[in-house]
Amino acid sequence: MNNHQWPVPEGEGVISAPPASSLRDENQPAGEVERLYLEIFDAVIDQRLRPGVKLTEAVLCDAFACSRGTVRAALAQLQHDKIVELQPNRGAFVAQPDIKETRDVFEARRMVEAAILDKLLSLPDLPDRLQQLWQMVRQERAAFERQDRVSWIRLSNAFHVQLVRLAENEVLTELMNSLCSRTSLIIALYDKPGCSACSFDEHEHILQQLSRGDRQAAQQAMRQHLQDCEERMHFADRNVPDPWTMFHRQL
Amino acid sequence: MNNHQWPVPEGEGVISAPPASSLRDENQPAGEVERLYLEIFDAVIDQRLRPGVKLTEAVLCDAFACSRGTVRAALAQLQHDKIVELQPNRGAFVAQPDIKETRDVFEARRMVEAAILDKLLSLPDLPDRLQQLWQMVRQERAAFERQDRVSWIRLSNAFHVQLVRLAENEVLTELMNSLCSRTSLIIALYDKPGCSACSFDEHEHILQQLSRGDRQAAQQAMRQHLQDCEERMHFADRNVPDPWTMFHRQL
DNA sequence: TTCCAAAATATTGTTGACAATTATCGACAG
DNA sequence: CTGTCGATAATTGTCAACAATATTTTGGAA
Repeated sequence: MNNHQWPVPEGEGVISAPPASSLRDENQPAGEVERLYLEIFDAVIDQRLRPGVKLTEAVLCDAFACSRGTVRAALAQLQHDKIVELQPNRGAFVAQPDIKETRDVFEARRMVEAAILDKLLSLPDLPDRLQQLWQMVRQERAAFERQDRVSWIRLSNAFHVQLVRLAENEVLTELMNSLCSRTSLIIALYDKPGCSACSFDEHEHILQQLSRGDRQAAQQAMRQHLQDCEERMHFADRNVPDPWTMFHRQL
Repeated sequence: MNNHQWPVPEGEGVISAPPASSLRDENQPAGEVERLYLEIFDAVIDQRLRPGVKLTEAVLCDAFACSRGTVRAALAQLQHDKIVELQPNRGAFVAQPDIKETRDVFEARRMVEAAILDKLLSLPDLPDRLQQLWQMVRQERAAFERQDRVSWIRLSNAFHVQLVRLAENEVLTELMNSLCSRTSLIIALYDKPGCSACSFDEHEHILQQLSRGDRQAAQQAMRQHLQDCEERMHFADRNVPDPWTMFHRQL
């Protein structure tokens, strides 16, 4: 399937020159598909959309007041992020990561997040930057105590993303975003509802070790935290989504 | 923009149940958009498509004999991978990573690839698995000596991807694929044409340290290799793409 | 009742057309 | 010669309709 020719400039090379620089206006609408993408992405992170749910194009069109073309573009991107699965001629479903993917995601997280702690400890003003994370852990605890599951899940993921964000590396930040969303799917599928998937105690412990500047202990705490989270998954009885609650925003 | 409701099952919950399991046929067409995606992805990796080139939808339709909807879906995915930039109402351009992105990509690669070496060294049959990489380095040298630039670039990227693939972690493999494609764009933009961006000598050196089982030395070699590659970039005079050669497959 | 086949329904894949926006070219004043 | 303005052309964003495929329902026989 590689037997074609890239188009050759017709005539005497009249194809337009590339743009001098990106002059994108950040305040602009930024595209309908991006909006849809983020909407569905957040719904999956928050576990309002559970794994296996069918995302019918017409329903999404109706819900977000846009055309099917927009929906299809957004779904294509979500598929590429492994958040939805696109089955030909059958439709889009919220992805259901299997055991292998679970292992891979957590292994990747252990590698990346431990490496990031290493970099964070080289920052001179790390204690200042950690302030917002202490704040975040307090919010986690509060959300947990008032049994606000959605806020708690969101904060639990946000903790890891914000920690990575301190490294001021957009590539790593986006990677962590992607890994957290996939982790959310995994937890939704395999975590016992009663169990706390990502405890704020452990987050607190990581922050303590970071504040002390103890590299070994901080990395060990992070690895253990992720390890514990992975081991809390039960693959025997997966949480099959309930057709009645599916598609129902449990705000 | 969050003030809508997820659709509620109408009537008495008649929305179809989720699929029991994925029964995707791997030999099937796998989608037109995936084909287009890979075609453009490879063209960027091989530097047949240079940064800044405008990807007109109609031209791509014509070139790959598909509809604009397909093209738009593929471009949306490529945008999300930071391989093309989609400017509203202006069109799609092959991305032009800036200095910040260059720093972030290489930093991420140093972290991830060093961490992966750590895991590889724990494999009992590592020497066996390294065989194919030795072979690959030989091919790199051969391609370089016969001045086959496209093959050489492709093999140079493939070395890193294959190395990661030994860890048998699909998440990390896909990540490395993405990072390599972005690196290709960076090299196309900022590397002096004469300089060798990714020398096979250094690849060989990494393999040597791995074979010896020297963790410290192997990681140091990898970090140094990526550091050297990054430092070879000159941001002063970027290689602005030539409108005449753009879009012309230099097979 | 249970099973199987076929029609009916619903959903996806694809195409084409039209509106909105942007880029290009030429005329013309400074 | 340079720069601005306006008309034309090209390109993108969006939508609606149709064909292809999958799912559900219906009907009938064992």
